[in-house]
Amino acid sequence: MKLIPHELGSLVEQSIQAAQAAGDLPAFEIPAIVVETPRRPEQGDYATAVALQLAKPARMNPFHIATQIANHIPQSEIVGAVEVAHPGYINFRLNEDWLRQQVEAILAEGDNLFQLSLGTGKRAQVEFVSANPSGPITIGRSRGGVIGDTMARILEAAGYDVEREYYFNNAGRQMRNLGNSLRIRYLEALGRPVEIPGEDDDTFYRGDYLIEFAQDLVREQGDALAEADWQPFKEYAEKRMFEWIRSSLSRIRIHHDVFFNENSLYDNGAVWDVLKALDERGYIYRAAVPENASPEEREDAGGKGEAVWFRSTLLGDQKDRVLVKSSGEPTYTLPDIAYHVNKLERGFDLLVNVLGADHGAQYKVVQYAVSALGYDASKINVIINQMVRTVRDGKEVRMSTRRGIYDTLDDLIDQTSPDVVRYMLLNRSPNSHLDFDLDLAVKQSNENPVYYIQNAHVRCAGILREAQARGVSDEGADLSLLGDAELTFIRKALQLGTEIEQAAISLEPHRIAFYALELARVFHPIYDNVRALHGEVPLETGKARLRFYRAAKVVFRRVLDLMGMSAPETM
RNA sequence: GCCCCUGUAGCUCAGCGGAUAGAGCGCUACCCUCCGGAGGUAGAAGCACAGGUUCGAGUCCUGUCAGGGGCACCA
Repeated sequence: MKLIPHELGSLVEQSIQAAQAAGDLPAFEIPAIVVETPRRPEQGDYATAVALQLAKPARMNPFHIATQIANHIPQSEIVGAVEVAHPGYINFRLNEDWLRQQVEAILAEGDNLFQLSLGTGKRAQVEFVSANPSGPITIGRSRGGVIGDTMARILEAAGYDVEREYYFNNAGRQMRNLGNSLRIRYLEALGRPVEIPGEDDDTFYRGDYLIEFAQDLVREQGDALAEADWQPFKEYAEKRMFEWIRSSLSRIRIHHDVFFNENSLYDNGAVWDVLKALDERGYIYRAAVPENASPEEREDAGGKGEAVWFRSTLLGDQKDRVLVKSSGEPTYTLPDIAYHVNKLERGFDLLVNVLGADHGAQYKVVQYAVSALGYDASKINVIINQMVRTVRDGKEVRMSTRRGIYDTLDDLIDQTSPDVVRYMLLNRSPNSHLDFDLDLAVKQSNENPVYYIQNAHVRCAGILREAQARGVSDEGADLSLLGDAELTFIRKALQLGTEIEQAAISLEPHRIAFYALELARVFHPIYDNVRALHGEVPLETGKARLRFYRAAKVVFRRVLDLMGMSAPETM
């Protein structure tokens, strides 16, 4: 379907050219024409302030420019009226007959409503969640999960071929700690003398789930592992943890296409290739302290061996970064660089990386490195989402996987529903801090917008069911019988395409959540007043209204699907 | 100390350099009991502060104040 702002923008552009050709407007370069929806109804359905922008280059009064543009607007089936308002706005009113016909257009598109061509033929990758399998998935991580998956859905709607990726690390110290922790729990479960580390030991994972894993392990293997080191325990814990994470994510309809193991970057030597490439370009040096270290840092460095440094300050970083520790072990940064090189080499047209605020600094180092290697760092787009604070009884609940205090996604879903979780975590700009009030989320009251939106779909489904039961068909309905109230909804529904486009371009999935609520706000009063099967409503009018509700149902279903939410037939 | 994010209605938050700043919840008053499990109408109430850029600033820039996060040879 057409995106109205584009159609109108194109008409304005043609109009300016025509006016220039006719000598009614002087020569100037035509800027990008922004057409938006004004707040107030008397300002039209769509408007542009382009004449105000042109006042300076055209050296003319903006009202006069607007008048000339309005005079030269070509004929179009979508335009009902063009008006000029002071100081120089051009306001458009849509053709109401055309609007009514859009009910059929919406029905024809169905589940693919506003499938755009923005990304047609292009491949996009969205990387999100990417939690290491050291603990259950928390609410904080889930935010990135919901943002990432919704972003992926929006990009798909925009026409991209989208791949969802999960990057993880199952090596390193934390996983060794996890294995060791399970080993201790295993020995405990066997009744062997073992000391449970105290609260101050942060190498020990305290979560109860390890006790459960240990019991399962005893059931499966008996005491066969009593003399084993941490390794088999790590492998077992990892396997169980991944199953858990994936099943939790699956409950809120999040699925990844690719699970990318950091280890593969060691196996194929990519990590060392990257290091070598950086070295060849003069970005690498060996030292105990960074080259630009202060005298204090030099003194503090006593005893440290030589590490391998990335001269990132050459690219604007605040300090150089260690890529390989003096122990010979790479830091997290080096494989992360190799990973992004790998992504870029895979030929995606668009890369989106959903990160928590605590990783916000990290991606900059990666960008410095990939641009040092000659790649286009701007291809890596990052959505940084701020922290989620979970609040219960008015107090913050601290989350720490290692200390065993956490709010898991599972807990939250159990207390609410997948749809509530998805909406609550989406309905906020990512760079806004989110207080997740567990008490409120648990409440199933009308404080919760999720039900309000879904109920719009339910109402449409309900009336169509009722119509079927009564044997009333809306086939071939005369849409000219639709009134102003229905037109209001159709206008709003037709904005969905622009919302998808904007959300895809600016990488702002939360826009859909806000739009959904606005759409429901427009819908409910109409449903209240516009009866389809009421005794006083003439049959033909009723049929047209049923047709309208059938289209409304399609719109709500599409919007809910974009957010990964269910579109229930009944409440 | 430095870097990033945020300060908009009582609360939780939208707001793309453009017209009289919007929702939800809560509050106040009223309507509906139906095609409906969570319905509707109306009302009070706000851009942290100070400069600047612009024809035009909640939006861009600088500073101040306040909150959160980050500044590891952790991931």
